[in-house]
Amino acid sequence: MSLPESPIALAVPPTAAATTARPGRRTRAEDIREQLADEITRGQQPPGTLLDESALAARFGVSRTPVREAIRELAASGLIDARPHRGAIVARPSFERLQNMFEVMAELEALCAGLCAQNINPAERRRLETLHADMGEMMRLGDFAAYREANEQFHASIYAGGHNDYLVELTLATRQRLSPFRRAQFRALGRLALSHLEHDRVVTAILRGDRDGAAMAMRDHIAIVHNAYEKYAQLI
Amino acid sequence: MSLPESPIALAVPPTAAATTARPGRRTRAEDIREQLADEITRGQQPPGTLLDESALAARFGVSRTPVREAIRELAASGLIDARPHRGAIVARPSFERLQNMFEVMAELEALCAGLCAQNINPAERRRLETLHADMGEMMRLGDFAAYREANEQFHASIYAGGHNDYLVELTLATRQRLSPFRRAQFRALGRLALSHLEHDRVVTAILRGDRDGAAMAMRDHIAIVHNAYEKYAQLI
DNA sequence: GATGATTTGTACGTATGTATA
DNA sequence: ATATACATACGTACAAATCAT
Repeated sequence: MSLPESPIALAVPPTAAATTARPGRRTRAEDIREQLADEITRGQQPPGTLLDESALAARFGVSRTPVREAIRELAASGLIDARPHRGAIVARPSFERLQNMFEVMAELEALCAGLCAQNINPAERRRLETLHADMGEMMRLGDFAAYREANEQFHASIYAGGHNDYLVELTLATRQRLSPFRRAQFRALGRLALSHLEHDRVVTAILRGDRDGAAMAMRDHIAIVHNAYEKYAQLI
Repeated sequence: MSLPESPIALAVPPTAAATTARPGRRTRAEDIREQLADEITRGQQPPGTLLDESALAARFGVSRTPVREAIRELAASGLIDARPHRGAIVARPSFERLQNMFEVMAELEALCAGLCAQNINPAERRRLETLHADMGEMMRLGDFAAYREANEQFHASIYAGGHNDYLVELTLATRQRLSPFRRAQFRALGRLALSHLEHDRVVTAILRGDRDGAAMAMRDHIAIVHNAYEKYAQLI
């Protein structure tokens, strides 16, 4: 129940971002890719939607060339499915595949948490503690919006604490691919309280330096199957 | 010490391959991407090599357009680093990043093995047993080439036994990105014997249905740090 | 630092393959 | 089943940015 539905925007493909800091001029294809990725992850372009090159070119006020390049990159990242001569559609994984992706997501998050327990430094530790305490207050106040926002930072802090950028990229990429199939999870107060309780188990294990415990607590927190079922409905 | 240096050729980006079976006509960009990926993973285009669009276009007898599309996809998959207005080079991860990638690789393989222990079916089980036994014979005969070949199938069998295609794709993608930084590992007979012994621990755990044991055995088998060091030398 | 050469980014036109009548 | 319409794949030309001098 943790993965927030507003995805962390990946301005640049994870890969490239980490390989080199990218100072250079922004290209149109980049902007278009970023914009399309954002719309897909937000659910504005639901799975199965056909991405028409000419229509997109007209919409963005460019020729088809940069649109095509954006589509190629999104296809390689798995967010869309580009079929030769038949156009590209927003990816629509099978139910079984979604289950697989959720399972992997849980394991990646668990690995992040485990590495965090092992590698977190004092500054990161303080930040995680503070953040978690603040979220406790948000929960007590019933401030859903703030909690959701903070939840992003919470998970991001755990990613960072693992000190493995490649793992972070894989995790974010998987999260991005799953985001069209998730929606708000913090509607009820009970959910929010449960989430915070699960977070507490994760944080405690991390601060204790308990790698296995942190991984287990995070794995449970992600609650794979639940997510998978809940989201699949919206596909049909 | 297991990852074999001749990578499993990824004809199609893992992503697309699993989303849809691709019956359609092959496109030039696809062929070029496949060819370039192959050359990079084989080490024919070492890290840092500049991929000149015009030169590649001339070489493949096409215009720059399909070459550019191939480059975009390879960049998104992380095999190359495309810098706006500055050309694309074969990815050259930092030493720290390589370590991160090897660590993740070990964890992904471990996860595959763990899932395999949990989900393998009788037919797959028989195949794994047979394959492992055959590799024992190859080891005793000192047949390096055959062993290396079979090693590919061995790992692929374990991937398959996990019944999680998404995980398989992540694992193969990571393996592909690491392949330029690996080289032959089976030179010495002792290495071959040790590999087989480690395989034996993995297989035993899998056949016993011992998820954690299989994961641990596989994690050990991958021997992250060793690989990372050994391969980094070739970068400089 | 300015200028020319070179390479990449974008626009546009044509060919080819797919889908529908 | 054939033909027609349409979208995509590719080629070519130009614009813009980078780099070499």
